[in-house]
Amino acid sequence: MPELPEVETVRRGLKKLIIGGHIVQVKLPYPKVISGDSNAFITGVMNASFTAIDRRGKYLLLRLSNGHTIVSHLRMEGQYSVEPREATPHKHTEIIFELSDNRAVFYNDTRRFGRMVLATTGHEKIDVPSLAKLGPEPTADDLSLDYMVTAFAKSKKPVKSFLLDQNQIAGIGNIYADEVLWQSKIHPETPTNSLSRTVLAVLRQNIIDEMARAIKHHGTTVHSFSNVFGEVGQFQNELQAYGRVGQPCLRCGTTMSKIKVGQRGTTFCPFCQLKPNSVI
DNA sequence: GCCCTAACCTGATTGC
DNA sequence: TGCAATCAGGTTAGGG
Repeated sequence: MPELPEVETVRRGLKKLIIGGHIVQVKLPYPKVISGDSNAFITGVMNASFTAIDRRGKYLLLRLSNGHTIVSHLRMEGQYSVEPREATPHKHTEIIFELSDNRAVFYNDTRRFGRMVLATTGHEKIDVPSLAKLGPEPTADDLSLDYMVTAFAKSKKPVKSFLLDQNQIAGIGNIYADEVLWQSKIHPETPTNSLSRTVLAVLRQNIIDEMARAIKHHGTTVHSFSNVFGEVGQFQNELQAYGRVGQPCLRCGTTMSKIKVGQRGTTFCPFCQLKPNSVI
């Protein structure tokens, strides 16, 4: 499931492959992938070239030469690939951008959750309101400790749910939420506003470090994630909490437990991830 | 405004 | 073996 490191990996791959690519035809086997008017989408991208690939949170921003931006969210299993133009679409290919150099950009999505929408470059936050609400990127420059102290004090939600809220911090998903909470020795059901500044400082550093490490390893492949070159990520080999239910905690040896927090499967160590009021 | 839940969707897994 | 139920999860809409 693409979280920020996986989306960043896709962005870097697309940047290498499709910048300068000129769209001469669009095929839309699954129109629902487009939010809004699919005919207007096709008209809006035709005869334009890809000029840049940006990212905000888990959103990809595919910049076009005609002043438009394709805002693309991969959700659970969305994937891009670049194929020969005559390649046969896959069972789950939802949109194909045919390029003038006899290649084609395929967007495939097994679970059909991903969506894309056409925005006016520079007005993305107006055209796609969810972009405007996104919290800071999980980097040292954007995610300050002061911001975290202020934001976390406003919510009583379980901290796991809070971390998954893209309006608070952009880019964290289920895998990395479990990882950073384990690293920070915080129980996932701890009320967000009960975390001290000291604990938040540890959590902040773990979030920043974990995201950077995952990007370096080209993301995590748990189900089907691969980059535009068809290569899987490597970070699943580095995971310390997610997916380790029933196995011994790598820190204390206690059997890892699994619970539901806000509808999300959550793996944690019941011994070293203490409930509220924990002190590090 | 905050929080929780259902819905979206399909492949893999589990249970009978 | 085969079918049905359950699970996985990011985001949004709707209800309390």
